[in-house]
Amino acid sequence: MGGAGNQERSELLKGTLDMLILKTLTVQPLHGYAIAQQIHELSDNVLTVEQGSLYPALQRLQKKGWVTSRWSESPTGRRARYYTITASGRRQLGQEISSFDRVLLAIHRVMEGA
Amino acid sequence: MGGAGNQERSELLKGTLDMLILKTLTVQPLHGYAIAQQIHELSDNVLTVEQGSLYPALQRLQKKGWVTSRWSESPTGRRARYYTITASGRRQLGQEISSFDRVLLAIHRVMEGA
DNA sequence: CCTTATATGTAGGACTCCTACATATGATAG
DNA sequence: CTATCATATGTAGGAGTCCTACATATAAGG
Repeated sequence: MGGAGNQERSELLKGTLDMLILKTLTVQPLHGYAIAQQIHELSDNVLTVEQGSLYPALQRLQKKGWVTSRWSESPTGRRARYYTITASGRRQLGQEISSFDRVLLAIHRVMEGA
Repeated sequence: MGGAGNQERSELLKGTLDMLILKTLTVQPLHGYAIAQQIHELSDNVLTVEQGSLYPALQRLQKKGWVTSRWSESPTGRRARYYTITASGRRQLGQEISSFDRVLLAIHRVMEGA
């Protein structure tokens, strides 16, 4: 990612990275670098996925069968590993969204003093 | 907490525990066990703070000067360590809430495909 | 030719959370 | 009286995720 220094850390909301990645892949297969760009841009530059988080995460997702990958060529003419979400991955995404919403509502209740 | 097994893990939203604890202390000083009960009940039993997360978290908060503590007696007549939020802790809470909201909005944008 | 953007990956460490254990007391059931 | 449960605090050890920093490689542009 270009220079710009200190965006918000997604560290605040750990455990959401897999969900974000899977979501970007529901539209079309993408390579890692493009996934990170998508998340950065869609979030208005608030979320930055570091390489050291991105590639291990993709390996994790593939290991769990939620994505598959193949080497291909990016629009820039460089080799790139394209990831495709699987049916299992879509189910997982659905569950993560439910869980996320549930916990979010719960946190909201605590923060509002119920 | 009584037997009941598998509530939602706050692991999904790591880094929010400090915020939740500080929030419960804005109303009145509480001891650790009561803080966990508050979070559990206010969240409609969705969030469960385990002992192994609770007490280290309280030590962390105290180390950072966001809470102070003193031994006292709980309503049940047992000794308990009561925690009070400091001015610095209230500032910290405000910042964590801002950050949380900002990241949440960003995640929402990504999940909606913007 | 040098720098920048694109592109993938690993190594090592920090941090937070979890499970499991250890300890102690007041209340309640048998 | 004694066993168990709820209350109450704490530690030890480990799993998992994320970060910083490094290593590598190529295409494009100045």
